Amino acid sequence: MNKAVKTRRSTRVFNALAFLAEAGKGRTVSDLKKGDAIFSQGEAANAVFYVQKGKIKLTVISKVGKEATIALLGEKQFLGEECITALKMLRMATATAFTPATVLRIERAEMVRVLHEEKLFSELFVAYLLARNARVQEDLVDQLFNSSEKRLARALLLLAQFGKEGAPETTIPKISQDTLADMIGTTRSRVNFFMNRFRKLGFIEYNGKLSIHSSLLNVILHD
Amino acid sequence: MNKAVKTRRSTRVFNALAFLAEAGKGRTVSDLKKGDAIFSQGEAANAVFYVQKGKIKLTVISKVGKEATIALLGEKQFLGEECITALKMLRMATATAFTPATVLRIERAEMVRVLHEEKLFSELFVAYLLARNARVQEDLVDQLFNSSEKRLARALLLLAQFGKEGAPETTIPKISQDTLADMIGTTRSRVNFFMNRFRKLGFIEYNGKLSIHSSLLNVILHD
DNA sequence: AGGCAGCTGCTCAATATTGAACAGCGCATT
DNA sequence: AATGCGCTGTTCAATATTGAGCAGCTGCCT
Repeated sequence: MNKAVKTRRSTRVFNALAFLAEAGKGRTVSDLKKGDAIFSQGEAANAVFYVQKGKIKLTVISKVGKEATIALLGEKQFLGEECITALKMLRMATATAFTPATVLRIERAEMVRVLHEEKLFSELFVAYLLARNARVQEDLVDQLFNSSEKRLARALLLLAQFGKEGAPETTIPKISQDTLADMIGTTRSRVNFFMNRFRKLGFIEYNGKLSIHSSLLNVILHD
Repeated sequence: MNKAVKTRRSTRVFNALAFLAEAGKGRTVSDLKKGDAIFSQGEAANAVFYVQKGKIKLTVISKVGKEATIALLGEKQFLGEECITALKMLRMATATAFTPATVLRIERAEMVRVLHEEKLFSELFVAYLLARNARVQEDLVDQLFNSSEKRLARALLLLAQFGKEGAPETTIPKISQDTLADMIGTTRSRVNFFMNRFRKLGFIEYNGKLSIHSSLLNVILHD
């Protein structure tokens, strides 16, 4: 586990980024248009997906038919990881393209193999899981603490920075009040009410496109 | 990466369970009594913990001083994993012993090393993260969908089965209405109101100890 | 042009939730 | 015995939230 191996390894460095960028054994790339389904709640789960481009919406339907959006996943995020653990797993959520998108489908077996054999990949994945965990936990805390007004403000701010990397996108794709309501766990009534309030206060603009002022932060920060 | 290595491995199988059961290089065991702090929100994070025995409460304090309990962790669960990713990390929550407990403290460096070098451990950890992710996500969905009445019912049912492994504990440790309120994101007012309702309907019993009837499921299942 | 679908803006009564107050109880301390 | 502490049971007015309905706008399809 030293000289020899080390040398061999230098000739065959596993490239996690390449693995996630191209199709190959057990993995296929597909282009989706807005609204295309990736998988649906209740289906058997036998593949993991990785977002190469675009945004994917994760939703859950309740027993009474209410819909909740539990995450919006962007580039370099995984979805459907739940299938890795056990063999007979069902999707707990529905994934659809929220914008045109490109995703890599990784068959369960291949995912398990790579996770098992490629240290680098497994470390990348652990880091991803930790980050995702933190994010979901923040969402939970947000729900536990904040009023729907603050949750809406937070959701908008997160959307504005969704592309990350430096300067926030002050302008936001397109998102209906219904979807916003699903994301923060309230009704369109409420979303509509606060959107108008935020606009009147100059926190957001809102003709054809939606843009977010940093002053919207006040809603969250104040008391 | 074959014969030789394979042989050596059979003489030195890494035992993840032993690693998590004993103290050793970079890891120490400590006994806690109820209420003892493990770490506090805002502190620098440089160790991961593993629950050997007992229950640990994870709480978050909001800007306005409200407290939310985001998880109750039992045996074989990790806490404080957030510190693995980046070096300068702050605790996002406070961990205290909810019952007398025994925890293993694993220094950040040692955790990273083992994660890096021991395939078995890293796989165990990935499985744990996936499970934990699923659980937090369920909590989030619960918050997004359900009324506080249903959330309380769910929290009680989960507590009753907390010890898992077959038959549910129908009797529950001891938990104040205040804590319950913190767990489901509402006020003691509400918890008290529903606790009495559940009792009157015969879903729970409630003299000195608290016990949960399976009929409490109706609260969740019914529409 | 006409119709349809999806979206926003608005209203309102019915409910759910909060936050605060007060009394009583058990228990440990002094 | 007296005190304080943490908990429960209870009340209540002030707010927040829901759910439903209705009108108007836009773009899309035929």
